[in-house]
Amino acid sequence: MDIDNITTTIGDIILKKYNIKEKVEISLPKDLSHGDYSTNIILKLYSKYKIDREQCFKYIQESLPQYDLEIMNFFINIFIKEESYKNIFNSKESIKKKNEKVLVEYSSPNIAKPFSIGHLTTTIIGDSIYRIYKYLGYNTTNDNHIGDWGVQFGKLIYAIKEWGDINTIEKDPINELNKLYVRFHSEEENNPQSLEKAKEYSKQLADNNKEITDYWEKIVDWSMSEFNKTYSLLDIKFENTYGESFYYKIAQDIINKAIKDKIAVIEDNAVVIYTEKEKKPLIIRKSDNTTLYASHDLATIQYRVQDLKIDTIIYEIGVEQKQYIEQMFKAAKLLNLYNKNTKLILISNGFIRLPGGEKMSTRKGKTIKLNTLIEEARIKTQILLKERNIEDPDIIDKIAIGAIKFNVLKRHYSSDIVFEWDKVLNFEGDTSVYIQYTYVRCLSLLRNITISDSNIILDTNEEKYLLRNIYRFQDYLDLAKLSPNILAEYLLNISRLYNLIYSKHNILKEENIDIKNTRLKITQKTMETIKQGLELLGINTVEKM
RNA sequence: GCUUCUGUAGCUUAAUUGGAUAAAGCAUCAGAUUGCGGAUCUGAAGAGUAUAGGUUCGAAUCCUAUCAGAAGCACCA
Repeated sequence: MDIDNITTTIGDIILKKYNIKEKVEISLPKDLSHGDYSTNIILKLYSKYKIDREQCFKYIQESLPQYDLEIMNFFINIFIKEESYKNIFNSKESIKKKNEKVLVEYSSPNIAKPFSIGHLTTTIIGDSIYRIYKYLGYNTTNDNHIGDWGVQFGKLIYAIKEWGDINTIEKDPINELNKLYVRFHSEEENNPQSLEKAKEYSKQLADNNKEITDYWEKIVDWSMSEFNKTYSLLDIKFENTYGESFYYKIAQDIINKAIKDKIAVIEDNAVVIYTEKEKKPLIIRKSDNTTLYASHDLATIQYRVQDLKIDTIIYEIGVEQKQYIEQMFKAAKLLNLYNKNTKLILISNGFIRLPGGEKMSTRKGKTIKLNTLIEEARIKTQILLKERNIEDPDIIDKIAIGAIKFNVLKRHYSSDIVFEWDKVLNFEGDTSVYIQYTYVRCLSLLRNITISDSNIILDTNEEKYLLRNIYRFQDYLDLAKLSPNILAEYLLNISRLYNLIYSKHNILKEENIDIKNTRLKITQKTMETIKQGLELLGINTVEKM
């Protein structure tokens, strides 16, 4: 990773020559005629301190002899020397281990609700963020903060007792539980006492009532075993699955301390924290003395910071919770639950809407289940592969699930997605299939070939562009660690460049042995980069398609 | 009503967080093929970023107003 070196070198020389501490920002131009790296530091220094721009450029140039520098419109364009990027064939870049401990919270489904396409964004983007951080050497872990506590269990237990049949439920747990949940909400309108009863059950759950706790355990087990099937299909593994139930006791301690320290006050029998003037306070204990999501989330911060010693917590969560989470962060600060070195990062992703822009709703039963989507994708993939005489179910899965994931990952996390079948299952253009296809092309070219040692000759610009992009892989990852769409775009770009080279030059028929071998090595390097990059998006490569 | 977010080619999205000529894919039109895998490649056409002001050497990005859409608004998560 060159950016770190360039940043500190320039920062140092400015401090030394001008006694100015200025943040140096290095960007990765996509247009390589602006260099492999570029910075506007001279413009910044000039507008603030009126330094001599030519002189400043000279200082910087002298401090970075391993690059070719030019100054244009007072941007400094930094070019990697050809001998440097030629070198990537020989050296394997090592990644420095970092002390920073990072936790990514994502997916976080509610127990007893079907895993719908609405969970796709947080699950897939969160997982990619986790993978990238880990790859970059951060001490990284992940946590599926499942919703396994609260009034919804009272409702479910009420519904099971009234209308449920254990045998029927066990055959198809989530669907049956969801039916019961939907029924509860439609009956609740006619029978207001049902909600009172449900709340009583959830209070009994917090009080460890044996019968109620047994129901709760069953419901959680049924759901988790179904969720785990989905996760294994999506190739997602969680190191931690604490869930809200883990935190309700810690939450009580936090609430008591908050009252004692006069940070929280009691209003209408509930315990609340005022985070800002003129804004509604955050409720951390309900008037029936039970805890709720806000108190669990506060307890979660405390546990992660104090017990797990996490430095950076990344929340991958839907926008509908954004304002609440920000308020909860403020309350956590008032309560001193984290210290100055802790970073709380909120990644709030957009909605997935049904065709026509309608919002999904579990209560009304208006959802598209993830399993349905995966099934459709498989069928489409199967048909296309059959034309090529491939029937391997493993290949079908890797392509189908890759396409589903990529469709989410190629967008910025905050953008809303209107779900349309033909767009999600489109296999042409900006898709994972295009990248996987490029990989297969490379693989197929190198099949039965051994690359002999020879000189590296980069004959054309497109080859240089491709190599220079591959050289910057880690720099791009650093940029992409909170926005995997940057990595997705990067991989598309690498693939486009390779396909251009492939179509322009017949590599195997090339007579100049050095040029031929260089192209084979480029092919090899492209393959490695694509495989690694896709892996960080949670997408697999295939050997044929 | 208050708070927050969004508005970029016909459509779906990018734009390294205030930088260089706003970048791709789909769709449209015109081309490449007995080829190392055409799920490919080349080219054309297509927006000056909802609107009107402002700040700045520089604005899709910041500020103000207006229009349109979405989300959140105390005991659900």
